[in-house]
Amino acid sequence: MDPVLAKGTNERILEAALDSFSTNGYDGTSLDDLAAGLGVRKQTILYHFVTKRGLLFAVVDRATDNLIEALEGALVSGTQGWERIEGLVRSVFRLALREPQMLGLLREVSRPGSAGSGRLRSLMTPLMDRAVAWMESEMDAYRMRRTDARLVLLSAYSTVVGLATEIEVLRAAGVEQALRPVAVRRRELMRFLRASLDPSG
Amino acid sequence: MDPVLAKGTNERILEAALDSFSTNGYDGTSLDDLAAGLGVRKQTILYHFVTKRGLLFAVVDRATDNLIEALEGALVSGTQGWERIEGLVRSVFRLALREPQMLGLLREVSRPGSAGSGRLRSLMTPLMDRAVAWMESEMDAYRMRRTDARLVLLSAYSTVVGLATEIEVLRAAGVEQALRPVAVRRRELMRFLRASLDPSG
DNA sequence: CTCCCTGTCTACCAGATGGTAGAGATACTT
DNA sequence: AAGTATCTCTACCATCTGGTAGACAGGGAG
Repeated sequence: MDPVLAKGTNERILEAALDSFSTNGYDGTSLDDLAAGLGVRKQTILYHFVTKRGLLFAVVDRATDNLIEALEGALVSGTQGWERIEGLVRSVFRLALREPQMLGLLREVSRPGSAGSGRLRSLMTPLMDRAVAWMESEMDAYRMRRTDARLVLLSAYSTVVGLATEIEVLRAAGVEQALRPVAVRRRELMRFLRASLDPSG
Repeated sequence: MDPVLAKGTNERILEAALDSFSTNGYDGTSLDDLAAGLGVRKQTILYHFVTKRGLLFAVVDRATDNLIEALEGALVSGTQGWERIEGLVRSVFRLALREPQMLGLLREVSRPGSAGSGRLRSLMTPLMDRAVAWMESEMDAYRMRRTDARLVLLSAYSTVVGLATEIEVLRAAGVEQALRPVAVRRRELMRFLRASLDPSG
């Protein structure tokens, strides 16, 4: 296998699956179609991921890794207080704009009836717990207004996931550049977070 | 058929379908399961709605009717200016809280790859056009700040659809009462609309 | 050369799914 | 009483789906 040209079948399958899951949904994606789009047989996919569910899990895992990576990237800058939150929000929105399929996947897999909701939950729980713990320590130190940290985070999460619908609806309405509306949404989220968390408010 | 006890098979099918489409998605809903849940055979469903897609369309139509009814209800009060917008937003949120499945359906059918996206679009377009026309006339009369009305409406729409995810995620996180977060979200939307549209801003 | 591991393929299958054909029942109309 | 429209049923089917079994090719190791 040419290491430059060929991305490796594994990687190519993951990318195509993310694409299809996010727009057609899990149930709306057939392994045969997916394989055909890749110029490969369905059994090749099953060789790499054993079951369709296994493929979904792999895609969700990869997306979560990307998210965590983006968050970590925003943390190394070592900012503190409000700037830190601002940096995190920015990095998440940047990721969302660069890979909108991730939003579609999140939406698909956030639905309670979804095949991947359990997986997502088990991946997100530690992330969420860590964030809540940090926020509560900030509250204890009076650097953050005391509120229900989990509720604020969940609200922020659903705002980000809602971006998927927003971008798609804008596209459907003929708005080519979704960049400005997304920026508006980011500002709104910032305002909300500031209003909820800023101790000087 | 007892006119009091029996809601009519047609109606019962529509309700069950709305429920299933909104939580399991269109592809995740099988006519056999739907029928079994109603104590009826699949062919009964097909008799009333001809095809599965026909059933989806009927459900979407009904949901849109509900939405329009709620909006009309807010309009008869004859309020003007900002109060009018406030009334509209309130009525939509009231509807969303009373029938959360409608949000799930909207989300399902807003997805570009969805079987019902075309239907939704053809139903929403006239509604949207009407609203845009009204807003622009308000702008002409300097009762509303001049902005891209369509963009503002689409943003509001995606906020409402995002409620579906928010409520579900809250439930999954163990937050029983989603009422308060939803009220927060409504207030945020109001603030956004006021900031975008209030001419005295 | 032989063995084995990796990856892709062909062949096949059991079950589920949306949909068709048509019978039987009930009730309203003539 | 006879005919007709409405509604639900049984029986059946073609297709699609995820998944299994196993052949075949290539490459590295002994």
